[in-house]
Amino acid sequence: MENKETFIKKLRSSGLRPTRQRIEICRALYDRKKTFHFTINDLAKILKSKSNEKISLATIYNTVCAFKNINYLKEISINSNKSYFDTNVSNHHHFFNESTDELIDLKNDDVGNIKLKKKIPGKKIKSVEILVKIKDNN
Amino acid sequence: MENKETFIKKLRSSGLRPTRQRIEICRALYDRKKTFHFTINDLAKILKSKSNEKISLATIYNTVCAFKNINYLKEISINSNKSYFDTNVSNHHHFFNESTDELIDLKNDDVGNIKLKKKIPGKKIKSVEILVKIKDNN
DNA sequence: AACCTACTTTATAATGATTCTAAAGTAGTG
DNA sequence: CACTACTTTAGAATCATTATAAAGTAGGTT
Repeated sequence: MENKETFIKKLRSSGLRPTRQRIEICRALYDRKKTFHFTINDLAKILKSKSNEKISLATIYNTVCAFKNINYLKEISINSNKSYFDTNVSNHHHFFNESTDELIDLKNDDVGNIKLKKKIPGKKIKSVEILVKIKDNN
Repeated sequence: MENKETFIKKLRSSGLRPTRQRIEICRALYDRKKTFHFTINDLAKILKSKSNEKISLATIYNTVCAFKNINYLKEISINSNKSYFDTNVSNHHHFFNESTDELIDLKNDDVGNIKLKKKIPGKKIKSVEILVKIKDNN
């Protein structure tokens, strides 16, 4: 359980002013025990119900994008019309449950070492991510 | 180089009527030597320039979606605002060049065996895909 | 060859996520 | 307290995609 001061320091150290809105968003994202997977819409709903402030959609977009840029959030690759984000910014992978549109973390250690035998000259690798799509058994 | 009759047979055998538009789209997609990665917009441009028919955007969307459903096309997971498709429908993986938004195939054999040590009870695995994001060296 | 019917195509409108705008508000510094 | 740059905001704009409903067509039937 992190507190307000921690969030303020984190924001400052990343060059973001600790505004009321950003602190509320930090609370919604990081004041929880498990890592959190969400869409902008999910986050907006949570903020509306749990917070007294009303935070505009534009601010939520701006803040999530800013958090992504300073590596507070990770964007996850799924072919969906919406963007998914993850509070777990470490290298790891995901299950995506197509029946419920939910994401589940798959730790690096839960996957054997990935050997890439092909290289692309003149390019550097930014990330290697596995997406395992799953569905309910019928 | 596949010809019109081949496309007509393929379409019929999948329960799709071989219309002028669908045959033109087949040509654009499959009458080429390498596998083809594209967005709807890419395909629309190609059809506009290479084909005499004018094919409406709605038809392109419908057809690409139909082709995906009958496994003529594969949709690829990238966090992009657009959907990417691949004429290579076999199990394989991708590089995504963030500098140019281009996809490059990564054959199954180019990746060591992927061992998933975590399982999700009550779910079956539909696909396991790796996305390697790359960037130009500075 | 005219006819029927279900499947297709099409232009256009509608939707939904995301981004832009420009005006009002606020944090941090002096 | 004043100033300035950074933020927030409501609402408009944009872009990909999907829905609508009217006109067109394939393929079988007489």
